Amino acid sequence: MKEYHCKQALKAEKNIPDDITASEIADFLKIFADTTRIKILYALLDQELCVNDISMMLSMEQSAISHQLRVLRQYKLVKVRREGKSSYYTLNDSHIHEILIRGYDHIME
Amino acid sequence: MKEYHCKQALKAEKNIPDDITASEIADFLKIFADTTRIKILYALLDQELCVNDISMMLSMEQSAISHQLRVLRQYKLVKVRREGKSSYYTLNDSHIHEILIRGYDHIME
DNA sequence: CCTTTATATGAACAACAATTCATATGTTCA
DNA sequence: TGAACATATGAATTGTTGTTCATATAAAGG
Repeated sequence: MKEYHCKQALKAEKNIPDDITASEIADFLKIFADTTRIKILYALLDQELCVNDISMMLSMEQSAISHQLRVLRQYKLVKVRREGKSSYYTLNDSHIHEILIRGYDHIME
Repeated sequence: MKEYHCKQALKAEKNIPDDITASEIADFLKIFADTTRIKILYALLDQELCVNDISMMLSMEQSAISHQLRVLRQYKLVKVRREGKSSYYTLNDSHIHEILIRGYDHIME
């Protein structure tokens, strides 16, 4: 059996998350790792919006927006309220804002 | 020209980042949105490691690790030190640790 | 020098994810 | 009830990304 080159590798091993945990982290961050979803989330920071209005302000097809909102819904980042013909989306959680700001800060340094 | 359905859409518009900014944020978060890179970053949290040892502890081919380290290098998340035949990688920045922990926390709630 | 060891990299392939198109569901109002 | 509108969703398509394979570069030791 092969050996590590350096002894500190034995310590490092212990910090590595198992496959399931690593996937959970990666999958969670993957939600934010898309231009369209980033824009949608920023649009929802201060107020609820209906699908039509999001579609208009991003100049994207309603279908594309609905698909992305579904992803955000699945991961519980947004919640929906139905009223008449429209669906109104809002952010679900204050963590989201924080994470977005931090990603932004790092880039702007 | 079409109109928004709801007046708050006019406010929401202003929060949306432009294409370039949105891509920067998305691209930055995309680095963390991969199981292999997550594992590598966690392995590097407390000590430097050479490519061989990372490859061994993740049970992945050296080539795959080198490719991912290149991505991490390009985005300045890790830095390299060459010594003899080996390359030793370390984290470049304390933001990284924080971001990883936050991603983790959110999931564990 | 020539071999071995360590790492890097280009190209090909496979898996995945985002958008579009077509259509379905559901609501309002005439 | 039927037309118009708002949203949701499945299938097909296209673009992107991670891994592998083969090979290149580079250092050390015999």
